Amino acid sequence: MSEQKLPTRSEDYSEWYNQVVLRAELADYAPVRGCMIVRPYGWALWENITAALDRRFKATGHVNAAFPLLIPRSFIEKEKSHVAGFSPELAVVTHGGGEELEEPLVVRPTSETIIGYAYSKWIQSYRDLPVLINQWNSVVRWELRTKLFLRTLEFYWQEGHTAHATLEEAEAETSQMLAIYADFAVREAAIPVIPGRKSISERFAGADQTYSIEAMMGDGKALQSGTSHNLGQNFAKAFEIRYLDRNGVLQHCWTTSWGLSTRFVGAIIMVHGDDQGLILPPRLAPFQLVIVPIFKNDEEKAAVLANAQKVRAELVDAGIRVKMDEREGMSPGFKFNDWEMRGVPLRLELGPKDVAKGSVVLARRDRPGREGKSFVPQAGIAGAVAGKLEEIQKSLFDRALEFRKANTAEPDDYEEFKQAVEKGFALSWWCGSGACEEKIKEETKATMRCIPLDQPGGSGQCVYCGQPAKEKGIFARAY
RNA sequence: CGGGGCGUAGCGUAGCCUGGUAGCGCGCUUGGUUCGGGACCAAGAGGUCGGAGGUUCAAAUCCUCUCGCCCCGACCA
Repeated sequence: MSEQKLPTRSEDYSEWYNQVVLRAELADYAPVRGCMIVRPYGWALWENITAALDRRFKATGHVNAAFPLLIPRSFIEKEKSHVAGFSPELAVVTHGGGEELEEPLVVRPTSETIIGYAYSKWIQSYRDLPVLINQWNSVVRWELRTKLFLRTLEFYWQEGHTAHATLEEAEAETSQMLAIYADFAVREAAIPVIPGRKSISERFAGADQTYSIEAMMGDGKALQSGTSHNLGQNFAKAFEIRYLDRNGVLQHCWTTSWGLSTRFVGAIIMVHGDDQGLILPPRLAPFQLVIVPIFKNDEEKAAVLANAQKVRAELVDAGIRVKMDEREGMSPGFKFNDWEMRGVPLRLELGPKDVAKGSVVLARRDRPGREGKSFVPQAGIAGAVAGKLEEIQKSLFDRALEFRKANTAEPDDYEEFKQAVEKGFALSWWCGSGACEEKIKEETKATMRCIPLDQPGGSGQCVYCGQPAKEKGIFARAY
C-alpha cells in the first residue's frame, strides 16, 4: 500500500515485477537470500492454482501422498545424470542432534529418488501398476540467482510420480499431464502456452524425454511454466523398481514425473499485469470482486452498508469470491487504486445514488478508466457479475495471445532470427543438433525453448547451419 | 564468481564531493473536517546513518577492511 507510482512495465520490467509482487502483498523477501515469505494474498492465489490442478489430477485417477524432506545423499547419486544435474544446487545437512551425521542428507531438490525407493518396495506385480501419485510440497535448489516466485531457493510445487508397465503407457501419461497443464494454463490462468518437447540439452536430469509448456511474458521472454518427463527405465533401474509381468518375467517399470510450481504465479503477474499493477484472471483470483461502499455521513453509511451487505450475500450465494472493503478513514479513490494494484478483476462501487436507483457500478480491472465502467441494476446482479467475470477471463486470454502472436516471428534467415529473439519468439527450422543450439545461445542469448507438438508440417533448412530440418523449434530468451 | 548500482525511521529518499545540532515525503498515533478516482489541517511517536577498525577536538560525511541487498552474465522450474 503505497502512493508511489509503479515503475512502468515497458521501461523497467524487472523493477516493475518486483514492485508488483511487493506492493500487491503477494510476498516479501525472507532473511535468507533467495527465499521468500509468501503472504496470505499470494498464498490464496497459489491455493486456487493448486485446487484447479488437483481437480484435474483426481479426475485422471491420481492420488496424493507425502514423502520425506530429507534424502540420503547416496540416493541422489544412484542415477548418474540426475546427480550430475543436481549436485551443484544441493543443500546438504551434515549435522543432526548435535553430531556429525555418518551419511549427509540432502534437502530434496525433487523427489524422484526417495519415491523410487518407495516404489521399489510397493511394486511387485503388473497388478500393482500403474502407480499414480502426486505430492504437494516444497523443494530446495541452491540457485545462484533468484527472483521472487520465478526462481526462489525454496519453492512450492506439486510433483507427480508414476510407474507403468510399458513405455507406451508412460509416454501416454507424460502426454496426458502435459495436456492437463496446458488446459489449466489456458482455461484457469488465461495464459496461452505452447506445449512442446525439450531439446536434449534442456532435458530434466535423468529423463529420456522432457516436455514443457512455454509462455511469453510481457517483455517477450519465455517462461517454462510446467514440465512433464518420461523417465524411461532410468530410475527404475537405479532403484530396482521391478514387477513380474503376466508371463512371470521380471521387468523394470517405466516411470514419469511432472511438476508445476509457484513460478506459475510469476507467469500470471508477467503475462497479465500492467502499469497499475497486478491483473488476476477471475478463475484464480482470491477475490473476484471487491465491493467499495461510498458514503459521506452516518446516515448514508447505514443505508449503503445495509444495501451492500444484501448485494454481497447474493453474490456469495452465487459462489463468487467477494471482498467487502469496509476499511475506515480511506477515501474510495484510495481503495480503487489499492485493489487495482492487487489485481482484483472486478470492482463494485455502491454509494447513495446507487441505493436510490437500485443499481451498482461495475468497473473492470482489465479496462482502465471510464471504458471499463458500467451501471448495472441490482436485480439479477449475480448473473451480471458472473457474465463480466467470464468476459474478463476471455479478454485476458485474447489479449495475451494477441501479444504473443505480435511478438512471434517465423524467420528462415539467421539475421531475421537474431532480430526476432531480441523482442520475442522465433519459430524456426532447426536441424536438431546441439551444436547449432549452443552457437545460437552464444550469439543471441536465445535458447531452444521447445519443439512445439503442433508442427507446421513439411521440412526446411536449419536457421543456423542450413542443413535439412524436419521440425521447427521455438527460440527465445528465457527466465 | 565476473561487471554495475546501493545500504540513513516501517517504506522511499536528501545530506557525503568541501567533517561541526540527521532532514524531507509516505505510512503510523491522536483530534477535527472530508469521502463517486490515490483528501486536508493541527499536534505527536519513531534513528546503533549495514558492521568493525582507523584519521580527527569532532565522522552519515575522509581512509581501510568486512557484511548484506538489487540489477546484468554464468546455473536453473
